[in-house]
Amino acid sequence: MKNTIADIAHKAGVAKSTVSRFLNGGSVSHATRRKIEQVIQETGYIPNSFAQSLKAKKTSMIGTIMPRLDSFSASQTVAGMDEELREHGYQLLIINASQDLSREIEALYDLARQKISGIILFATQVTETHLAAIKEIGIPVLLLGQQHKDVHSMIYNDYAAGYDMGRYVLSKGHRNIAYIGVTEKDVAVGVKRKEGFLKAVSEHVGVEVNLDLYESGFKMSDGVQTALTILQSNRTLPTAVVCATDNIALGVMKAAHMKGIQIPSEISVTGFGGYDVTEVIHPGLTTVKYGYFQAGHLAAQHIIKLVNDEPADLLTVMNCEMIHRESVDNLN
Amino acid sequence: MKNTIADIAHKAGVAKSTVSRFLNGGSVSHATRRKIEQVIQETGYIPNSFAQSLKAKKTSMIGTIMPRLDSFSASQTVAGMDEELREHGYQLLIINASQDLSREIEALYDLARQKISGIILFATQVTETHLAAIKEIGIPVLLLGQQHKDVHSMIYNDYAAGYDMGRYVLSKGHRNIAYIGVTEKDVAVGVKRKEGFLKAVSEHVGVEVNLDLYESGFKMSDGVQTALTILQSNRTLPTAVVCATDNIALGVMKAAHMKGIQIPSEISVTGFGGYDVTEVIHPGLTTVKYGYFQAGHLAAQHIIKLVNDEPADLLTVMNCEMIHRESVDNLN
DNA sequence: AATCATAGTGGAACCGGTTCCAATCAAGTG
DNA sequence: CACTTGATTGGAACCGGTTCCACTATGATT
Repeated sequence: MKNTIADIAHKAGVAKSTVSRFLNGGSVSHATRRKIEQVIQETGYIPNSFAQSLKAKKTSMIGTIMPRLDSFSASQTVAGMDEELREHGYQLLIINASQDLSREIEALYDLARQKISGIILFATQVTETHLAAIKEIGIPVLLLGQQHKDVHSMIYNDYAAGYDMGRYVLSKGHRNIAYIGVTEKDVAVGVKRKEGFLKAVSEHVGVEVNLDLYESGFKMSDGVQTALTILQSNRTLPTAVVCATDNIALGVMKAAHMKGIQIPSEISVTGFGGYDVTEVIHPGLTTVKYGYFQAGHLAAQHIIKLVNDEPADLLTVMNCEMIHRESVDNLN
Repeated sequence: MKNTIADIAHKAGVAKSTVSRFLNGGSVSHATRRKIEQVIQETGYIPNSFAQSLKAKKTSMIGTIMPRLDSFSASQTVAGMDEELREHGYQLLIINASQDLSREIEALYDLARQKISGIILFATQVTETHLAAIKEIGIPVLLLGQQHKDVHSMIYNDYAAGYDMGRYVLSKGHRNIAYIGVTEKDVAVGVKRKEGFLKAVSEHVGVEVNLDLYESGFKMSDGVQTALTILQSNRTLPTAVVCATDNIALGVMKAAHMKGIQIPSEISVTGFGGYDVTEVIHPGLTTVKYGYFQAGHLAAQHIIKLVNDEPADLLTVMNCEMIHRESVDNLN
C-alpha cells in the first residue's frame, strides 16, 4: 500500500515517465490515459509532494510570520491573505513568533529551509538582524505594518490617521487632551500615529491646547493602569483621552467605569484600529478603521507578484477611515 | 551558490556520507569534524528539508484545520497549541477552511499529501465524509470541539456548562426565559448546551417556568436580528435571555441598547464562551469561560502522543467555569 | 607478533518524483 | 514507395539528502 508513481506505472503497464506526463498534462494517448486513470482511481494514488518539491526546488507555499495570533488585526489580515492565496493555488504557512524578535529571525531561516516561495512578515520592528536574515535567505519578503527602504513594504497611513484624529478631537472643542501612546520602537503605532496627531495640534493655531503624553503597553490591562494614573492624578482631568490603539482605549473605558466617570459626558475616549467590539460597546468607540481583511488580500497579491518576479511597488500605503461614534463629546 | 551536501563534502575533502553523519551526530573524527564545521560556517549551508523528508517519509509538522481564523476561541486555542508544539520540536501548519465542510475534507487530503505527522481538526460537524477521509489518509487525527466514537476527541463539557447556566439563571428568580440557540448540526454548541440548560429547567420543580426557544446564526448580527424579533413581539418580554454563544449575547445587548432597554434591570443576558470583551463591556456579561489556551496545550500534547504511538484517551472532556458578572439581575 | 575489536570513512543504493533524449510507429507528402 | 513529420513512449539521469555495507587504520588483547 505504498503507492508510488512506479507502482502505478507498473500496474498500468507503462513507464514512470508516462504516468508523470499524464499527471502533468503531457502528451498521452487516449488508451493509456484511460488505463492510468483507472489504476489511479483504484489505488487512490497521491503523489508525494516532497519528491515533487525536491525536483522543482520550490513549493507553492507562502509563509507568514506574525507576532501573535490572538489579535483582531492579525486574524483578520491572515484570513484575507489566506483567501487570496488559496485562489492562486498557494498554501499559507503561519508561524507564530509570540512577540519575540529572535523568533522572527529563526522563523525566517526556518521558512527558507523549507523552500517557501515567499514570506509576509508582520513587522513591529525591523532590526539589522532582520535585514541581514532577509538578505541571506534570498526569498521575497514583504513587510506588513512597517516599512524599510530595502524591503518591499506595506503600511497603513498611520500619520494621516493620527492627523485626522487630532483634527477631529480638536474640532469638537477639546483643549485639554491626554495622548496615550506606545513604545517608539514600533514606528507605525508608536511614532507615526503620534506624529500625525501632534501635527494636527501644532497646526491648530489661535487657541492654546494642553497636551499630556503618556506611554502604555499594548494590552488592555496596560491601558487600564495608565488610565488610572491619569484619572487619579491631582491635576484637572483631560476632557479627552486619545489612545494609540483600540485595546488601550478599551482599557481606559474600563478604568473610567471603575472610577464612575461617565463617557463621553465627563471624558471622551478615542482609539485606533477599528476592532469589531468597538462597535457593540456602549458608548461606541470613535476610532480609525483599518481595512485588515483587504490588507491581507493586497499583501497576498503583492507577494505573489514578487514570487513571480513581476514588478511591484516597493512601498504600498493603505488608507484608513475615521469612524465617528459616541465616545467623543462635542464641547462646542 | 547552490550549497548541497555534495558541495560541502567536496570542499571539505570528504564524502557526502561523512557530512551527513556529522550533521546527524554519527561518528566523525575530531579533525574532519572541524573541517566540515568550518566549511558549513563559511558557506552558510542549510540542508534541504525536502530531501530529508523524502527519505524520512514524514515531517515534524502538525496540521490544524480550522473553520475560521478570526474568532477569539480559535486564535486562543491555536496560540496554545503552537506553544506546546514548538516546545516539542513540531511546527504547526494552519489551514483555514472558511466554514466550508468540503474544504475541511480537502484539507485533510492536502495535509496527507504533505506527509504531515498529525492533524488537529477543529470540528463543528463530523460527517461520514470526514470519517472516510480520516480513515483513508491513515494519519492520527484529533477532533477538537466535537466527539466521535471512532476518532480521538477532545470536547468541552458543554452539557455541564448549560446545566450550570440554567441553575444559575433560575436561582436568580428568572421564570420567563428566552433561550437563543444555534443549529443542531453543531452538536456541542447547538445540542449539548441546550440540553444541559433544559435539564436544569426540568429539574426545577415547584414553580412554573416559561421558556421560549429561538435559533440564531453564529454572528453577532444574527444575534441582533433574533433579539429584535424577541424584543418587538407583543408578548411579555422575558426577564432573561440565555444565549448559546457570547457573540449572540453581544448582539442581544446591542439590540437591547438600540431599543433603549436597560441591562440587567429590564432584561438579563448571558452567554457562553468567556471572550475577553465580555469583561470590559458594561455591564459585564455573565458567561461560561472555556479554557481555550489551555485546551490548545492539551490538544497538542494529545496529538504528539498519537503521533508517537503512545496510548492516549479516546475522549478528553474539559471543564468550564461560570463567570458571574453584572448582566444578570437578581429578581429575588 | 598474531588476532581482534572498533572508530572513521567512502561508495553506492535508495527515497519518489520530473525531464531530457532517443526510439517507435502511423499518417502525410511528393 | 521512400521520406518527413509529429505524437507517444520508455529509459536513464537527476533533485539532495540518508543509510547500509565494506574497507582501512589504530589500539587493545592474548
